[in-house]
Amino acid sequence: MSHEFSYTGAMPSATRLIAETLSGPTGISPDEIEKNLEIPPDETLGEYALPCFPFAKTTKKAPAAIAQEWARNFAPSGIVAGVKSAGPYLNLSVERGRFAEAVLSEINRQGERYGGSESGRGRTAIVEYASPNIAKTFAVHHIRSTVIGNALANLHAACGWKTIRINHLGDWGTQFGTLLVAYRKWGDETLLERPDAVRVLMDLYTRFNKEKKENPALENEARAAFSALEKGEPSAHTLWNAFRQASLKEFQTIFDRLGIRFDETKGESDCASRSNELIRWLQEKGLARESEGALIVDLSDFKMPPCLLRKADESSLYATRDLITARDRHEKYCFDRMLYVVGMPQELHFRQIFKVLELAGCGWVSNCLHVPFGHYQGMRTREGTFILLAEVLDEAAKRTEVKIRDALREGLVSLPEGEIPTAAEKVGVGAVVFNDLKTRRIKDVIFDWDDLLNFQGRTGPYVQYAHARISGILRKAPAPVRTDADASALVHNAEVRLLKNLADLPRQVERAVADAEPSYVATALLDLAKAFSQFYQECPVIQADAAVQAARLRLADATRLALKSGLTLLGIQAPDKM
RNA sequence: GCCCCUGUAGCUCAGUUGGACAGAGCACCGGUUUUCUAAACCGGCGGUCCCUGGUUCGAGUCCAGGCGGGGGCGCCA
Repeated sequence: MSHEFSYTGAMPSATRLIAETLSGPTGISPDEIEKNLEIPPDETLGEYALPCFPFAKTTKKAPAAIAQEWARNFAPSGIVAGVKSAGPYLNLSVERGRFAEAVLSEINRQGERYGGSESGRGRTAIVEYASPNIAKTFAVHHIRSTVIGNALANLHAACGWKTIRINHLGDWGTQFGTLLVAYRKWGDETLLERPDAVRVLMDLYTRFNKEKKENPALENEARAAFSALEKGEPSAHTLWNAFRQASLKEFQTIFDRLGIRFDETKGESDCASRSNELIRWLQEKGLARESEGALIVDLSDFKMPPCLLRKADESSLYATRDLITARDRHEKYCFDRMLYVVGMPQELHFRQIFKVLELAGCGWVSNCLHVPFGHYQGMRTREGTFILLAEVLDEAAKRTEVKIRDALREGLVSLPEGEIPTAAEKVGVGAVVFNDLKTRRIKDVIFDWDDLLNFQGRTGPYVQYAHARISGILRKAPAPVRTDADASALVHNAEVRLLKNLADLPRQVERAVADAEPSYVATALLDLAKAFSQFYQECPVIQADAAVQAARLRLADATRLALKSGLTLLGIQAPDKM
């Protein structure tokens, strides 16, 4: 994946202006300069820095000599107040007023959509995520695919991509043979009417697997039941459909709570009937062959185990169905990118099916991308069952409500009784969602109640809190925000730091899309919230003189918009009071 | 055995194409509120960046080989 930065906005961004200003005296293109522009480790060095290493080759001079020469030749101009060489670096300080105006006007232009771009315009992205298995409860670890996928879909959409969100249910396979046999042995019709139907179904499934150890013949019974289901046996199909409906109902309550929606909710069952068609296609390409009674694609030339297409009893497999689905989607959407937000353990599966499609001549498979993520560790209870996501969200909201009531009692916030549960839900759920997005997705997540429900430091509530504080300022301000307020009063170090963080958000959004990595945005929001908190501490807004007040109100409001935009991209709500 | 991921402070992590003395949060110690929400801010403590070689002017970052942790490997998904 390449990082592509696009600047199609009406007004050039602040870093663009800097790059253009530096371009003349250095003879380097603005694109090249902007790409290399970085933030020095120490603020006293300047606001931005240009490392001169990359230019050593073309100019055939030492980086330090280049920096010195450029520093000598540069006269302050426009947004750049001065430059200074420091070894191989060209450090530059901005003309603070112009810099502030450049950053703020861009935010004022985009409003709550700040951070987005047009870089994906005209392209279509499919994001497959969540994809729970039916007849299984929605446990805490299922949140990973769900929120990572949702954030990635949001991020693509914000960058102009046409985005298709797909929930690909695990609703087909031998496991449903298992469930059918278990239900017929130990279940009854009233079961499916119960509110906890899904949990009971899962218990049946677990019981079956336990008894299987004593009675291995059950295994074949389950396979036969699935085979019958796939061949269309009516009673099996009716039952299966009832399992499916009960599961979907339960999933929907979770999705509603997380603010997740899909353009398509289909399942593996949707395409199962067409496995013969797929197999014929692969046979025509000379890719499929019989092996030990099953039909496979041999991948030994690529150091992979074979891809199984059909079992000896003729029923389909996971790979068969994913191959059919991929072709369907390409035909239907002609996507430019398809992301499979599926856990790391399935890495081999995707390598296999991508290879099969490649061998079959589907060039578009190079646009398919497995987006893996690490697993939850330690979320089983002592009884060996999984912790439900709903329990975690409930607990988070409950603890948040306690904190809000504390703040209320201390007179820190005024919130009508009726709005307390709503705010608590937004913050509690936000904490859980943010916790899942704040580190690189490939990292395993250690499930720890204390960690998850600690809302101090680098957490979702920290970001939401900054947003709520700004809302508080705006409520109490004597005058409404003026987007035409003179920004030249914004010269305080804390203000410049905040502006730099604001200017960085679009770049991080772009990177997040390029690398399918939402954590870049989470990190940018944490840094932005931090910069705001420092500003809040050091720079009074309402107490300030009229000109400064107007400028700071504009800055605060821009920060609010950026925080709201960023949180929304991550699928998190931003309450005005908390 | 083979393949994939991972290894940075007591814990959890960040570290953009290799580049300025390796950063943050939590925990621990101390400070800040007659002022816009103390879910905050400031300071202190704390590191052979798993090990060994190599490439480079320069390696936490790239390459090779080890070691530790997680996951995967034909009729489950």
